[in-house]
Amino acid sequence: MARRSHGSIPNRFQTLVYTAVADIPRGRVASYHALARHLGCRSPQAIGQALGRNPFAPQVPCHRIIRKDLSLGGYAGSTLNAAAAKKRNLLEEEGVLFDAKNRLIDQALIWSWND
DNA sequence: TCTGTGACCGCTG
DNA sequence: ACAGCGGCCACAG
Repeated sequence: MARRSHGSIPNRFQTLVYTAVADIPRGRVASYHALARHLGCRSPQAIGQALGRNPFAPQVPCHRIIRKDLSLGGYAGSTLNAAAAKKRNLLEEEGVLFDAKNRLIDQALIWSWND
């Protein structure tokens, strides 16, 4: 049985996450940790799971969320390198560059929500 | 670097 | 409704 078979209607928590992510301007990034705090959630991994099930694929820029340690993190429900490469590509199109170790180069691009 | 533990939400049974 | 498990993480040891 496919776990994510039918179009999974977004729940409240997910809507919250997607709304917040949509606030991140183009060319900026934020961390799972910061987003979790912004939402009052103490488990950044819950954020990751919500984004991994993102039904609004390109609309909600989930690729703009990276790890607190400035590494890319996973993408499209996967932590595989291929997925990360895709994420990196999307970010580089916005001018957000990463080094060979998948680390964010310009730390000044980190966005925060001011809560 | 790696492993374990914490935290927490969504899916499935 | 409830329990178990996995998951785009974080942090300590």
